[in-house]
Amino acid sequence: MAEQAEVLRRTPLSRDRILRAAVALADGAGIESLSMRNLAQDLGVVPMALYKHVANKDELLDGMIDVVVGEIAPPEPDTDWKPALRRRVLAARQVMRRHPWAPLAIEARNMATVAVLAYLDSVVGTLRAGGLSVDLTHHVMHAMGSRVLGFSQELFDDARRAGRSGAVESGPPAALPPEAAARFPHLAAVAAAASHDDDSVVGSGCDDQFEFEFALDLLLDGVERLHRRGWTSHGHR
Amino acid sequence: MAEQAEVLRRTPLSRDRILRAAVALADGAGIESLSMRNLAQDLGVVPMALYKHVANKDELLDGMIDVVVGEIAPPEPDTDWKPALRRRVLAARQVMRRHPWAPLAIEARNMATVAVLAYLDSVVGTLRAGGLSVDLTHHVMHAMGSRVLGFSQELFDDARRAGRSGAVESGPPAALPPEAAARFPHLAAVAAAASHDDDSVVGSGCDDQFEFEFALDLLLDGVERLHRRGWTSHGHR
DNA sequence: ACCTGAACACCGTTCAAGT
DNA sequence: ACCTGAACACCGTTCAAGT
Repeated sequence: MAEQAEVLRRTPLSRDRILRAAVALADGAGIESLSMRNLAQDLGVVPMALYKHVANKDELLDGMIDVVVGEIAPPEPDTDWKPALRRRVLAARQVMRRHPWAPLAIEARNMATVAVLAYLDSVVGTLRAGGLSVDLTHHVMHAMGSRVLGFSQELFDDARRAGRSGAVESGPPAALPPEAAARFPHLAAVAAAASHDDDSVVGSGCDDQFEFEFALDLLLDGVERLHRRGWTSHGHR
Repeated sequence: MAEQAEVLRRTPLSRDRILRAAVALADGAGIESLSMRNLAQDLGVVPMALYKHVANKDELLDGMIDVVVGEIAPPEPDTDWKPALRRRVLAARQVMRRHPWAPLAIEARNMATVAVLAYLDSVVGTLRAGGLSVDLTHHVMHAMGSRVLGFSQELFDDARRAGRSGAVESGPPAALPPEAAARFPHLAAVAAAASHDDDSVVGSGCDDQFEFEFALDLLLDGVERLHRRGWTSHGHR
């Protein structure tokens, strides 16, 4: 009876269930709360039990990264590489916003996981199908860097902020604190302009989405121009 | 006598000495070896003694970041903003190559330290002096992102690899392992092209410096074009 | 054969007891 | 008044002892 309840309570505990629980824990409580012990407790299991399904914590993180990257929507068949890539990167960005811990985790793990490779392969496929040379494609992938995965990698990224839960804890300062403003006048002027720049979003600092697309389009436009000119690296170095 | 030797052995232990020792430890043994306990041992001191000079480990990391960012050479007076910024970013990159742990540490700490603010302020100053509007300058800073600090943020960054000591431990694979090559044909083709692309550096994968400058110039050229056209964000959104 | 409690070797940090 | 050893509350992971 008590034994039967026990059996029911603990569902088989597959690797998949562990990974989903780990992602949920990191999403909800922050990546710094993700320990083998906490995760085991969330699953109603002794910590040691996890090691039957993941070799160690690093492999757990790799698995979590695969789960997240796997959420990025597949590319829609599109004739034009530029809007296709643009859409894909913005889709990746939406996924990363749902899992604010993911960018740093991916960078820290150096992203050699299977899901990441599959994603990158598909992006390369889009560029090649669009007529870009292998050479140019290679440089473009480097130029995009982690931006291709939707990272904003901005200087003051509130989303990435050691974030407890998904909630925005405190409004970004928008303008620098007065003490800092005096020491760094140029920075203060730019920050101040940003905060009352757009009338749409009041006092929210600045429009992250706009900034992301600004940078993305700057890169994509540059690539398109090089492509139209038949750019080759051999001619340059 | 023994007491006198003791006194001589342990130099006063200032905050500055702690920070320099911490940077040296991270450079030499990798950031994962940086613990309060290891650092104290390197300084011939009990761990608790460190807390007299730094409040906690996070403040220690902030101090280390300030040391590293402080190493970036000040801007040479230059009439033209574009080559000035280009040189500065490449100088920052050299510094980051000396301290491979720094980019990830800066991203993890969200870079609100004094030295980082001072650096950014100076970069903004360069752009403003070059005639860029506050508006455009703001967007440019976002578009550059952490690249302005010399981060390569590349997809497979060997330098950032959890690096034990400064030495290159194993040559990068350049081409993907055969198993992966079969699964990810597009990626494999690009990787293969990269490895025998340049004749200068044999088998070293690809030229990181070239890729960095490629991306940097793509951004700078785009910015210059916008600036010449008198670009304003109000006209676009 | 399988599972797991206790243990090991670490952390960052506190605090009261020593000088 | 100052310094610091022992201790606290954690880690990831091992391993032998239990079923």
